[in-house]
Parts: sequence; structure tokens; C-alpha cells
Amino acid sequence: MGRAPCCSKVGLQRGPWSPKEDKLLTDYVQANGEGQWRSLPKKAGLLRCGKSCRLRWMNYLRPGIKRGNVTEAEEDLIIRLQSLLGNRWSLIAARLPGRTDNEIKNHWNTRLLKRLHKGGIQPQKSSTSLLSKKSSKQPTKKKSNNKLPDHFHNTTATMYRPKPIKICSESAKSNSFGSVASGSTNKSSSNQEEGEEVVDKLEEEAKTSQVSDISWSSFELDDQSYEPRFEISDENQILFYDDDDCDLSLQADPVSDSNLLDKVYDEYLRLL
DNA sequence: AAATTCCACAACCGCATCTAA
DNA sequence: ATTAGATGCGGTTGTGGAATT
Repeated sequence: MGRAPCCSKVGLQRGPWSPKEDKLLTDYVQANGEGQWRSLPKKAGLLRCGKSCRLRWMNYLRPGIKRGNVTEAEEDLIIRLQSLLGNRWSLIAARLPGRTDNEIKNHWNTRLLKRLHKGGIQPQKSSTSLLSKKSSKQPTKKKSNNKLPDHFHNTTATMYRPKPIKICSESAKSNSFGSVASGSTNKSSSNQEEGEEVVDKLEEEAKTSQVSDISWSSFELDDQSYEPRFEISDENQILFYDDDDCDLSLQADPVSDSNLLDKVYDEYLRLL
């Protein structure tokens, strides 16, 4: 038997929000701040579940939210972060200013996933992500000798090779991962800890193995071997690990090398 | 023009995690 | 240490509009 629903559904409004409800919620949150979602509807005069109010605020009413027009650079970053993190939409959203996890998730499911499938790419699921909680319990990756499988067909897409970087505790701890992983609230401490755990493990490994550079390749963590879904050649070509011939057009704008999104991505790679 | 299918997005649901008592 | 309530997250569904037949 599951636990009781978060709130009684009796008499509560459901479905799309009306402008009047939006205004009530916005006014209340602006006056009283976020939080206390459970008691908020009553105080704000809304006939909605607290969860519903929170979702509406986070995904729609919150100031600074960008809607629609996901740029190619953003799509590129979403794809790259998804390959690193799996379906950790809140983490991914935290790296895309103004975008919500729900929007990114929708965009992924409705467009990017199809595009990748069309290109013969099998995107990883959350259970195989590097930071996934499940990954340590249910390893899904086989140990690899870092060689490409024979059936591997490479396709090309331009991407920028992250520079091998030296992991040091200061940079690891002082980077923005924690603050960003916290997302819109101060609550995602577990995500932050996961990120730091990964960094700590890599740092320890680097110390013991006398290797100071962590390069863009597979590595081991928690007795599991992780390998990227793709490899980046010296010519900045992505070589996708895939069974089928495919033509994925992930052409990044060369100019974007210096743009914010790439920096954001590099920041993640530093952590991994 | 009407019916059907497709698509994008908002919202819901259940579970996991956090926190305070 | 335990427990219950609150919150956050990700998967899924419902719905309205656009596109197609």
C-alpha cells in the first residue's frame, strides 16, 4: 500500500491554469517567497494541490524563464550533457540559464530523441549515467578495454575536445557545480555530493596512479568501467559507438568555441 | 470541409530524498 | 534511530493545435 497522496484531491482544481490562478500564485510567491508549497494554495486562495502550484511556478511563472526557441547551441549542450549525466534533467537544466527541467525533458523526448534515433544513436538512459545513483547498484556497462567494437561504424560531427585538465581539490570544490546543481532551490545537496564524490574519486585515482591529467576517455569508478558513448578524434570529430550507419548532424558552430555553453560543458568535464 | 494523425507542451503521478520532531 | 510530512525529480499522460489525408 502506497502512502497517501500529497493532498486531498477532493474539490481541487485540475488541468490548465487560468490567468487568474497564475496571478494569485505569482502575487503570493512574490510577496512571501518560494516554499511552504503544501500550505501555499490555501493561503493564496487557490484550489490547487501544493505540488501543482510548485510545478506551475517553477516551470512557467518564475521570473527569467525562457520559453521556446531552443537554440542549436543549447540542443548541442543538452545532447552532450545527457550523454554524460543521463536523464538528470534538473542537473542539465541547471546548466541552461532560463530553461526548466520539464522543458528540456519535453524537448528531449519530442525532438532530440527522435533525431538521435533517426541517426541510429542509442542515447543512454539514466541508469547508465555517470552520476546516476542506480549506476553503482545496477551496473549496466561492461568493462571495456577502450577499443572500439568491430561493428562500430563511425559518424562524424564536429565537437570540441575538452582539454585534459588537472583535477585539484580546490578547483573541484570551488567550481560552480554545487551552486548550479542546487538549481532553483538549495535542496539538491545529494547531486552536489555526487558530483564531488566523482571528483574526489578521480582525484584520488590520479594521485595514486601518478597521473595528473584526466583525459576524455573511459575510466573506472566504484569498480565499474565507464566509457563515453562517443569518442572525439584529434580533428574534433565525434565518433559515435553505434551499430548502424547513421548520419548525425551535430555541427557545432566554430564560433561557439568560446561561447558560454561550451564553457559550461567544459566545466562538467572537469568534474568528471 | 471534415476526419484523422501527429506533435509539442503542460500537467499529473508515484517514488525518492530530505528534514524536523 | 525512527517516523511522518514536505519537497524534488523523472516518467508518463492528456490535450489542443497544426498538418495531413
